[in-house]
Amino acid sequence: MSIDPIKLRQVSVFQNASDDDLKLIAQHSIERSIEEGEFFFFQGDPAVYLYILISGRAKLLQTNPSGQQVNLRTISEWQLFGALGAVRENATYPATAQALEQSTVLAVKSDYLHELMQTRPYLSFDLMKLMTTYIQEMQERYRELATEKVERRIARALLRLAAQMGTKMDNGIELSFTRQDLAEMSGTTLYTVSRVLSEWERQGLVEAGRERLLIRNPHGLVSIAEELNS
Amino acid sequence: MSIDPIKLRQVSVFQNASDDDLKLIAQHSIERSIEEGEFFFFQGDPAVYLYILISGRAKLLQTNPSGQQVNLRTISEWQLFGALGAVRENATYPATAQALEQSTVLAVKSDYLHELMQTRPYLSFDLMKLMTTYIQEMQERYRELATEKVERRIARALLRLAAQMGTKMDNGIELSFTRQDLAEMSGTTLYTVSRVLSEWERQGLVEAGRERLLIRNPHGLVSIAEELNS
DNA sequence: CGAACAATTGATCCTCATCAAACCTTGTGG
DNA sequence: CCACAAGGTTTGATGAGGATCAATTGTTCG
Repeated sequence: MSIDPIKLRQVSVFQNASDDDLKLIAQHSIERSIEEGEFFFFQGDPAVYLYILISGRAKLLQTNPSGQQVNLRTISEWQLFGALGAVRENATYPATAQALEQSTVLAVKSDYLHELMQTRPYLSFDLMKLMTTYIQEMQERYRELATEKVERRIARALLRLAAQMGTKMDNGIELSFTRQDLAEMSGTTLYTVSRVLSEWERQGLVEAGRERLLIRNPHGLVSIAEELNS
Repeated sequence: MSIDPIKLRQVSVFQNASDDDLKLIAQHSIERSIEEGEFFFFQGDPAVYLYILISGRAKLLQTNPSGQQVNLRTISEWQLFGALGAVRENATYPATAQALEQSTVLAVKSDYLHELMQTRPYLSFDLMKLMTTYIQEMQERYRELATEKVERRIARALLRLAAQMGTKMDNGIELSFTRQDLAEMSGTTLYTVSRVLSEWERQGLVEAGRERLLIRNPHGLVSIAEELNS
């Protein structure tokens, strides 16, 4: 245990934890370092550990039988993932987790958190809150995918990304990912993403580069995302 | 309170509740009867009550700004819905709930369940389990929508329905819903559903009628749903 | 019987996926 | 420091898969 337990309070699920509890959790966790592109776990693996991302970036994804990927969620620092195993016995991960950059995580035995939750109602509660936000987000994205056109979905994906991991510059919001990533997030192909971004660049909404994107006019994106027409 | 509290144990979230707790819950609930097509609540309403469906059928849906509907979930007897408010303060329902038939529900004040959960760890736990199944199902459906072709999505929607609310006949599994319903469940249009079902009928997989469908060959559907090709 | 609603089917069109080829950017090693 | 390889990106051409529109045909129920 080399991490300062107090830092764990940044994890939303632990926000109401006592210092002692944080220390306990830290003591029962292992630090693990992972290279870019490597996997934390695969869909179907037994959910023995849950992870807290300490540094780096990761994504949760699903693969269909023929290998196509779907991006479920991007994980940034101090977010928790793979927590399902703490709730259900003998659970398996319902998705695959992959590092987008070289990252370090804290791995906590699902069993241990499960046990802890028995006597810490606040823990179950905060975990439930987190789950409700997932449910809501997934429902929203599902509806988007079912009813909205690509351009709008890409706009929304960008806005979500900007809110979650964008770094504010003086001339806009900077993001870092590939066209492929964005395609997987909005349920389309990298070609379509590229075309749409090019068009937006022509309109001065964004500035595109290799593995980066600058949102010059967030408000413009919002209006694409929300516009009633079409 | 006119319902037998013990019956509440059929609700998955209450499976581990004591008889006394069930009685408490029943005492704090109101029975409400709703006609076909009426609404229990709308997306955006304050989530004051959570509901337990006692009889009938209902669906959870979302509507996009231009009025298109998406079916998130079908609710059958003894299932709980609208439970989000018990977890988050001042929450609003993230979806709309509509009765598919004339139905009766038990309405429980979210606050009350929230309070009860503070001292009943098993309750939070079982509710969390339920939430994890939603998350998984939504993730799965999201991936389906993003990567699978319509025919397969319709097959899956049918299989899910069959598992959840199909009535077994000697010559197959009987379901009852409109093409529109099925379209909203699989993210397509009633026209496409109609075409696909007609084709399947030609192949002897199903037997279609007005607001009903008989699955003659479930295994055939499974193979459409799982087939690797395409 | 007629009205209302569900379902079918054909014709058409549009959005996007797919394939192919070229182009850019970045980092590496000679 | 340049050349080259690898991987990301762009753009055009093409076509398929479904959505949409329109017209017709069931089915149910008052």
